[in-house]
Amino acid sequence: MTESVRDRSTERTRALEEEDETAEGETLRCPECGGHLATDTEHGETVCTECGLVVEEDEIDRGPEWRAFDSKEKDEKSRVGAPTTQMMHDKGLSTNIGWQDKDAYGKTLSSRQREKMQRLRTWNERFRTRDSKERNLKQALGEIDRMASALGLPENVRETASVIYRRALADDLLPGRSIEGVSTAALYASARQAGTPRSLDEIANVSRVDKDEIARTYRYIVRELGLEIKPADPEQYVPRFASELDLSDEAERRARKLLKTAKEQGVHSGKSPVGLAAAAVYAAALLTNEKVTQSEVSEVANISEVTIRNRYHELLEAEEQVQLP
DNA sequence: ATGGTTTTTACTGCGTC
DNA sequence: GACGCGGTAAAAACCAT
Repeated sequence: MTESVRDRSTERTRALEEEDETAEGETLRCPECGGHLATDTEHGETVCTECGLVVEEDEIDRGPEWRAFDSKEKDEKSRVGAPTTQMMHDKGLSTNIGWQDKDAYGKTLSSRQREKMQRLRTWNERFRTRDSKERNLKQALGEIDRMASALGLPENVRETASVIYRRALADDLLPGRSIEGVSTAALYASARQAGTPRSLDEIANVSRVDKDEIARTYRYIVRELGLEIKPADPEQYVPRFASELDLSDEAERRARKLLKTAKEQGVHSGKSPVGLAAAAVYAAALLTNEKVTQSEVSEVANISEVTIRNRYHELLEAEEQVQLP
């Protein structure tokens, strides 16, 4: 942004001014001839005004690389750094080549020139869209990071999410979809892939996009990118729920076991994995005599108590079936 | 759009502290 | 009487077709 560079250069000059003031007072003198020293920002040197001895060299010159002789020129020559805000994709900074085949005076270009301009336009457009994609990516990655840390997802999940996002970007899946939406979907997908799934609701809570859109984009990118994502395994939710409820390892183990036998019995198909996990955790707590209420479990799992009841009955039944024969 | 399935909502009754 | 739990019916959400 314009400010950042300007600010720094004015800061610099202010600092130099102060330095000069102190120099007057405590006599920064040339070691050769005893003359006055002056700092030359232009070339990053400290020079003696009398004999021209260069005292310090190769200081970093943070000032602009151009010289301005009046304020108008300063404005014209002032350069800007990379934009630090990603809100707009190009902030109107990128170059545009006019579509009319006229030169600066309005004269029509020769056919040779026209051809050249056409090529330039093509390339300019290519670079510009690449640029915009990079900015786009930057924002998306920031967003992914924000959501991931809000959900306590580890590093590798973020990595996978950004890989997915990059692929989506490369495959031109973005047009018509929001950056937010796609980054959220990417995160959701990667969390599932990594075996640390978060429910759609949890994801939706930290995203700026609503659930429906996340689900839609998620389905879309999974299909388009051919991602292989198995339905979430209920067991994957167990550790999280268990720790949020301060349950023992023993209870956690039993919850896992319940889910395993349930799976063998085929009780679980079609049921929501989260519900099953919640029920298993609840049942396990019961079996290990740890006090957890249904409402507490429903709270951490975001599942209704009714569902927990239904599921955990089924779980216990399945368990019995296995015990008997 | 439709129909079947699952989940949620809302309400009620029972037992316990 | 509040709380935890269980059950039910109807509504809502979800999913495949």
